[in-house]
Parts: sequence; C-alpha cells; structure tokens
Amino acid sequence: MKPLTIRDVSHEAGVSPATVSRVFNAPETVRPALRERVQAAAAALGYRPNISARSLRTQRTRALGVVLPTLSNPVFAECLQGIAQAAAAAGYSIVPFTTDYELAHETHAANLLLARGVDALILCVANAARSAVLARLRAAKSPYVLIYNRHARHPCVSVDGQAAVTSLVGRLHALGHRRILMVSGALATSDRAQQRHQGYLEGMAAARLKPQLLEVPFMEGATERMAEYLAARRVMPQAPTAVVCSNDLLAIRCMRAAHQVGLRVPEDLSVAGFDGIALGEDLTPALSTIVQPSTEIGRRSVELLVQALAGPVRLGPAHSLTLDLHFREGESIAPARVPSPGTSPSLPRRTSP
Amino acid sequence: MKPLTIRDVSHEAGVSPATVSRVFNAPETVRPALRERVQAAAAALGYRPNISARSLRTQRTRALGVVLPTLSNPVFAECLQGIAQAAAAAGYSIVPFTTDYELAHETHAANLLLARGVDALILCVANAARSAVLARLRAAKSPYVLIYNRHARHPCVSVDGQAAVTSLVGRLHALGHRRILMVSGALATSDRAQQRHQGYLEGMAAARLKPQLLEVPFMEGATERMAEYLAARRVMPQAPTAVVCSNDLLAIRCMRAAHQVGLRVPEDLSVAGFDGIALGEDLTPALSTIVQPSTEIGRRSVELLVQALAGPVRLGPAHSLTLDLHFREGESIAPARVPSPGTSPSLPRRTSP
DNA sequence: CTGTTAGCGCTTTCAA
DNA sequence: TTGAAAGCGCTAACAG
Repeated sequence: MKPLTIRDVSHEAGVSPATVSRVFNAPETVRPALRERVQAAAAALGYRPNISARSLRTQRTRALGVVLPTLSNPVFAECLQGIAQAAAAAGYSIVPFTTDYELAHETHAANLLLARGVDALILCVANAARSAVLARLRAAKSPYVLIYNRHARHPCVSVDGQAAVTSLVGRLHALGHRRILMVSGALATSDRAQQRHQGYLEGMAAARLKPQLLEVPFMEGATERMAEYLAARRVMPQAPTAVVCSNDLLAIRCMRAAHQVGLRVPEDLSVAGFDGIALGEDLTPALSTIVQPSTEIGRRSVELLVQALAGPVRLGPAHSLTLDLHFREGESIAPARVPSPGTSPSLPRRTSP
Repeated sequence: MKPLTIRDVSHEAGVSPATVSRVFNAPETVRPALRERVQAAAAALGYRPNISARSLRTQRTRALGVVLPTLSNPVFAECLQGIAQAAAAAGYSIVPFTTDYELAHETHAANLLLARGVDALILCVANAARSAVLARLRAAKSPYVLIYNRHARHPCVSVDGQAAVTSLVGRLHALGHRRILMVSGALATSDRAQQRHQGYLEGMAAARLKPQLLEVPFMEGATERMAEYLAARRVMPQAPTAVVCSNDLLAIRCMRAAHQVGLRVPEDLSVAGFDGIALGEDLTPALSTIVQPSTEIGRRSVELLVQALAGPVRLGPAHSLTLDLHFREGESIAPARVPSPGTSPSLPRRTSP
C-alpha cells in the first residue's frame, strides 16, 4: 500500500485531478454532485493530500516556528502548550526550538526554521532591543511575533511586568515592609528581568525605600547564594523582611534558602514570585505571585500570526498586545512584624551554621 | 529579493543544477575545486535549499512527530527538551502534539502528523496495550517508538517503574514503616500508573503488609481528596505513616494535604514521589523520589529513530531500551517513629477498614 | 566526475 | 463548472 496521490482519487471518481484539488481547497466551486462523489472516493481510498507537494506549489507550509529559551521553566512549557493548541485549532503545526538562553542559538534556530520554510515565527528572545535575529527576520520578510518581550518597534504579545512589580512593592509596603530585597537572575540575560527590576526600583522610590538587589546565577547555586546572603544579614538591622523574586523558580529557591538559615516564610520573611506557574499553588506555603497568562500569550500570538497570514496586512508593532497580569494571593507573604522598640525586629534563633 | 533556487546558484557557479545538489547532499562526489566554487556561489547568494521541494522529491521530511500527554507536567516538558536537542543535533526538526490524556487526541495527532509526512513518530500513549494509534502506525508502516510506555510488542524507551516502586516500598519498610499508602491518579488513565501500582503491591506483599490505594483525580481536587483521606484516619490505628505517590506532582500535593491536616513531613508522614522533576530538589522538604532520566529518554528515542531511518533495519520490539532509574534522597522521608509497645513491628496490623 | 532529463504530487492559469 | 497543461525546486538515474 503505497501513498495515494490525487490521481488515484481522480481516477476512482472519474474526474480530473484539478477537480479533486478543488474539492479539497475550494469545495464551493465544485457542483455538489461531483463534490460528493469525489469526497466519497477520497474517503474510500483513505487519501490524504501530500503536504510537501502542496507546500512546494503554494509556497506555504502551514507551519509555525517557535523559539523559546527553555522548556524547563514551566512558564514556557505552558506557553508552548497554548501555542500548540491554538495552532492545531487553526490547522497549523508547530516546530519548536529552544535556545537555553544562548544568544547564538536564537539566530541558529531562526535560520533553521526559515530554511524549513515555516510561514511565520513566534519567539522569545533574551533581549528584544539587541537581538540579531530580528534584523534577520525583517530581511527575510518573514512574519513574526515576539512573546514576553516588549519592544516598540516589534509586534509583541506581552505583559507589563514593570508596573506589576511596582504595585507589588506597594503592596508589601502597605503590609509594613520597609526592607524589601529583590532577587534576580543575571539582569544582562533577560530584558524581562530588567523590566521587573525597573518596576521594583520605581516601587521602592515611590515608597521612599532603599533598594537592594541580589543577582544570582539562575541555573545553579541560586539557593546557596541566597542562603548565604540571608544568613549574613540575619541579625543585622538591614535584614530584609520581604523578597521580591524575579520569577517563581527563584522564589521557590528563595523559600528554601530562607528555611535553611532558619527563617520562616512568611512569618520571618515574605517571599513573592513572578510568573504564576501552576505548581506554585501546590506548595506549602503556597506562593504569592504575579500571574502571567502564559497559555493565553501563546494562544494570542498564534491568532495574530494566523490572521496576518490570511489577510494582506503586514504584522507590525501596531498589532502588539498587552495582556492582563494579576496578583495571586498565596501564603508566602504576611504583614511585617512590628519592630520592637530599640532593637532589631526579630531575634535570631540560631547563629552561625 | 525572491527565494533563490538551485538554478540561480548553478548559474552563478557556472555548473549544472545537479552539481549544486551534489555539493549539498554528497560533497565528496564533487571535485574539490568545483565544490568550493559552488559553495562560494551559494554563500555569496545566501542560498538555502527549499525543504518542501526536497521532501517532495525524496519522500522524506527530516521531521519527527512527537505525541505527548501534556507539557504541564515537567516530566514531559523535560523529555521534549531532550527530544528537541537530539533532533536538532541530528538535523531533524520536530512537530509536537499534546493529547491532554484524551484517547481520541492520540489518534487525531498521529493522523495529522502522518499527513504532514513526518518520517517517524515518538509517542507516549495512555495505554500501550489498547491504543488505537499503534495499529494505525503499523498499517502506515511508519517508524515509531513509544516512550515511558512499556510493551513487549512495540519498540519502547522506558524504565522499570514497577521494580523501582517495589524497592521503594522495601526501603520504607526498612525504615520501620508498616502502614504505607499508595496515592495514584486514575489507574485506568495510564499504564505507567498501573505498573507503579503493581510494583507497590509486590513490595507490600513481600513485606507482608496490607496495601491501601487512594485513587484521586489527577488534575483538580487531588489535594482536597488527600487531605480528607488523611484527616479521616488522622488518629486511627490504620493511619498511614508513609505515602508512595505515583508521580511527583501528586507527591507535592500530598505534602500540602498533610500540612493542611496538621501532619508534618517527614516527622509524622513520609512522602515519596516518582519522576524526579527538577523542582523537587528545591522544595522544602526536598522531595524524595525515584528519578526517571526524562531528558535521556527523549534523546535515546530520537537516536533510535534516526538510526533506523538511516539504515535498512525496521525498528521493532527488539530495539527497546530500558534505562536506569535511581532513587534520589530528599528530605520527605524519615524513619517511622517507634510503634507503641505491644505491637510486633514486622507483622501487619489486623484492623478492618 | 559532471550534465541532461524526468518527474515527486499538487495547484492554478487558461480554455472549453 | 470542469479539464488540460505547466510548472513549484529539487534529486536521482542515466549518459557522457
């Protein structure tokens, strides 16, 4: 049983190949009687149009390329799931690549995808402002949309992380926190981390508080670094009472670090995250975090592209979407304890390890 | 600037299209001087072979279809990452689909993938023994490999979860636990869950202990159901002192459930998982779990297929791989507290449910 | 070793 | 409304 061609069907139905093609691509242009005959024949034989031949002829593959930093972070896994669903619904398939946050991989992935002939690209890059990929895409005139990234000169589906963090800082301030630390992965690695940090700075400025930033390696050793930091300040007046983490994965590690140095969350230390990964709700304490609609970001980016591919409009920055963020109340944040007069607010229960 | 063809390059280099093709597909068959001239011309023009045309001609797409239950479970996300890496390394691209554990989606996904003309499929199905997809693949003579699933009549890349759980039960037994509960998602949904349960039963039998199974909805309400169960037995003699969870996501929820009903992990209740998701190490307490090499499962499945596609060998059950599992010591398991005097520690308690 | 030639399976003018 | 014919860009015989 070798692959069936359009000829087999045309033969079976007693029509020309062209008619079979029409039945599949523009059924309304074929007289109903014939159309049904063809459909019956195709069904009987189990015929499936050959995508490569179609692509070669039409110059479109009905495939979308997807470039993401990693799938180890549930944020991107969830997003990819949204992309996959929406693409399937629209009759597109997807071809994903991951970059592991390596700049060179971004370009490489995009090139491979372009060579594959995908109709459009969805990508999340390290830094939208200085990404080599984007120029490449412009040159190739390939439709694309950035996700999570925000940039005035590109079509983006994103959220206003900066404002959200600012308001989170406000929330912590309102709970009585005065020494609020921000923990982030390497700022240089991600424009989103930079934006969140910017939001933190603004929030702190608005509250007239002194900002503190702890940059940690994102992948390895983050917990150790945070534990060390917290331990060193354990008994000092500048010990933070709350930590804003640049993402949920860091927040989870931060809670562990706190525990390691004998700080209870949230009694001794409030911890907030950013991303809203599903797992956060199952932790104890449940993570308080700013929730990104990752699935929807994926979905909307697909819709934008599919729409653009259908019509004559060229996708541009004007089509950018900013989706809503919301704060999810968990159990990892509590009001700051009232400082006891004349002494440091909390007494250490343990000294050096 | 419209897409370049092989003719443009052949023209530029002053050779025939066939030679250009050879330079790209079998460089060693072209005399070095010519080869370099062609390569220079191609590079100068920025030529990229058109994949659709090549696929049409060769009947191979150099693409692998991937069918997974979901990406919300980090196990599969990690695995997909392994697949993506290995595929990229071998010059293949991947086209993933998720089924959300719905049987109908499995068939649907496979059909779409087959229609897309992928060269081979990697899939994880709900139940390898009664999956409609597999017959379909056989019929289509499409190479495929199952991952995570184990079945004597199919090529599989998997682990022996059953034995691992048996030995886990032994480990708990050795720690003094006598009332060991198993928590699982719907057994009917997944052959892996069934195998793990089987391993549990064997372990319990070997230790002469009475098995208890709690089946919970995997997606929603699992925590509540577990909390309820634990609360009901909170002070009763048959209260479990250890829980073996069918996967890490459940184990995490189990720890939360325990906490909700006032049980400390691991002091009052030991909790073990299965999967070894990376996040488990960052929890407090860190999850003790059986680690599956998910990335490697992905990698190896790709290698198997790529190898089979290269040679003349038809992939069969004989090529199945069983990868090693290992236990990761976390902090969620502790020795059982000494039972109250008057009870023999090595004998099962004879209490009716 | 290189060129010529003939399609792969499909869509799409153009005629009928 | 339907059919005939001409390729889309590439590779694989087959000659030379």
